[in-house]
Amino acid sequence: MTTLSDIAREAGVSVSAVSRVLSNAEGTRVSEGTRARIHRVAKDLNYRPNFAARALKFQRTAVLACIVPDLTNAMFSELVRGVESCAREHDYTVLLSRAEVMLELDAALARLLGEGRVDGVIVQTLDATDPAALDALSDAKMPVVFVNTVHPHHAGSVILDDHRGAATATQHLIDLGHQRIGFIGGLAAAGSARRRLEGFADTMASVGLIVDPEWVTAMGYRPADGMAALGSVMDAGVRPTALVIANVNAAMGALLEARRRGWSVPQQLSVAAIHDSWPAENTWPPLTTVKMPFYELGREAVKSVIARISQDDGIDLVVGSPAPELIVRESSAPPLAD
Amino acid sequence: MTTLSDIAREAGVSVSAVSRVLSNAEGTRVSEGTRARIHRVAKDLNYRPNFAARALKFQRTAVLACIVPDLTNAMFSELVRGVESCAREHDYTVLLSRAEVMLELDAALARLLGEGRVDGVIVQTLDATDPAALDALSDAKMPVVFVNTVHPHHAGSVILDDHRGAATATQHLIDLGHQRIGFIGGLAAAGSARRRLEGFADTMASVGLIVDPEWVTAMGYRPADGMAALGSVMDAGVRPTALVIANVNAAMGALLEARRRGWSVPQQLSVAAIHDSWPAENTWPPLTTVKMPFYELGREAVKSVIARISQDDGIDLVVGSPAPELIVRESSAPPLAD
DNA sequence: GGAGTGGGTCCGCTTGCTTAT
DNA sequence: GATAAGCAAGCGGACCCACTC
Repeated sequence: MTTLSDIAREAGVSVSAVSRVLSNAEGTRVSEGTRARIHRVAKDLNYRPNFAARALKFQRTAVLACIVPDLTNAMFSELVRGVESCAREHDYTVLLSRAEVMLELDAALARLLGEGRVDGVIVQTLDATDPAALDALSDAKMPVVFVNTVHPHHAGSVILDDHRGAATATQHLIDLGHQRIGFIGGLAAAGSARRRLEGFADTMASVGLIVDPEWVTAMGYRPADGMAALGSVMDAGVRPTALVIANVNAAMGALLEARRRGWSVPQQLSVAAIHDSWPAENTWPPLTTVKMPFYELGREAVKSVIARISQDDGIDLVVGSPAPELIVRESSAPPLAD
Repeated sequence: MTTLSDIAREAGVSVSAVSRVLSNAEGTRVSEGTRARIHRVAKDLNYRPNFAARALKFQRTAVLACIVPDLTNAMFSELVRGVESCAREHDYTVLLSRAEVMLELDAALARLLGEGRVDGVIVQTLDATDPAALDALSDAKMPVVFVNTVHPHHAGSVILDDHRGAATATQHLIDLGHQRIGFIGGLAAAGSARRRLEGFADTMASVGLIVDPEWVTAMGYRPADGMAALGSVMDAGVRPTALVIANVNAAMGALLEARRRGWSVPQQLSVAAIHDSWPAENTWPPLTTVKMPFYELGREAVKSVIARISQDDGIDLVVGSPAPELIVRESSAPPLAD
């Protein structure tokens, strides 16, 4: 490793001169010759400022951590892309981390923030996480921003317009002519799941459609949850002709289960899912989805942590733009005439 | 932030006493009372050793970077899981990073290793990457290990037994009674793609089956590549009755294209893919796959970097155990009688 | 007196050496 | 001569404050 003093020795100048030249400090008075020589030697020796030394000096790492429960999830990777792009613009580096359960989150926060490895953290919790559990790790002053979770005693959340996303999906099915529409939702503990359910229910109510409680489930977002939910809904006395599914992964499971049970989509059952991701294009039939602005969510999350880092106050924010976008594929169609 | 001197002041002892007690240095002679007091104060003040200071002192971060081209890819997340588990066992932390193209990889390596942010790097390159391009960033002594790519002038690669994986998939289709079997492969530049093709070809040859060149493609591993490849193969004069597809994502695209063209799988066309991932269970029909030991690959990669870090010599290694595992789902079946 | 330099301190932590019982 | 503790240097970099023409 090359250090400033290596360069200083080689160039025959003092360490402070090298430091000033290479960090381009303002008001630096160094002759052109010396400056050029320092630059040349630095280049020859392939100098790179030592990260630890800078971090120690500045008490600042210019690193942001982004913790997600599951990297496999294509939605999260949109989020991560947004985080990375915005972080780069603000000269931050992103450290990605995985924390599947609360315990891991707690430990990760302690290590990352407590040991000064990062300046701020963006946390996407599992949908199943009880917000109250976050209290334990919520020094309200910590530069932590939660994504898609509003934290009771911690201002600083960035969430999607779940209500509108669900409404968009629901309206699409209504526009196709469906009247018996069901909702396959996430676990009731999650705020985002509640908001989506409300978006569905409000839209149905606004056009005077009745929702049979048998058509509504709250089992979760995994494919297996979607399979179970579909079974439950389709065993109802009167079957729905269409379903809003609150998550694309659950929708994939539901499609598979529909196949297994011999229900053809979209002829006998239309499906519209919230969230888009590449696997949605590759299911059979390809899924109609409502694409939520995860990329922008990631960007806003970064702005929010940075604000917290510099001013240590946070705000809660709903990312409403771009609006949830309906992507019509082949899993939704008008209902068969009765 | 709490520092050692905060604790020292509070406990009325010297900084060095605190350091020795908290780091549990051997041969430390500190009275029980002092020791207890230091521990209590440290706990009260919620002390955590500063990462930057330690890194600066030790010239060592205990962090390993893992660079992948695409986090969405479910296969990589198996790899990452393996990396994390093994890293944890060796008291390393993992920093995940994304680098889609060579330029980014180069920059990432410079930042991570050059600035001393990490002690070693595990790189999973894109399948499309030309190994020769890696030369540029290959100080052969750098603590870098490549996964699934053998690097010409850089011993230190960990790869899968691609030949055997392809052979397993091929043999499965042969066992079902297929004779006209095609191969949808990855880009020819990638060594792993070549090894899989050889595994396919060798297995076919070993049972005396002929491979029509029209049944073999090398378009890549994305779903769109699989769609194009399926079209090309099924336009052949004599059509195959089964396909080995070198990657599960390409297989998803191929399944979709088969649907679109009205070829029913597995009745008219059997499909077996290399690699397993959760979306493979949720396609229609669910995909028959050969699960490759990505988790173990990740673990071996960690052992390999650690060896490089401490001894700075590397070895090339094939992870052959557990063996590629055939997972029979519904996309493969005996051929229709002619 | 301003242009061009170098010296020295500190960031938090570890550790060999010293000092005081 | 043990035992218990403190001093101080130094990891690499930044920057304030000299100092010299």
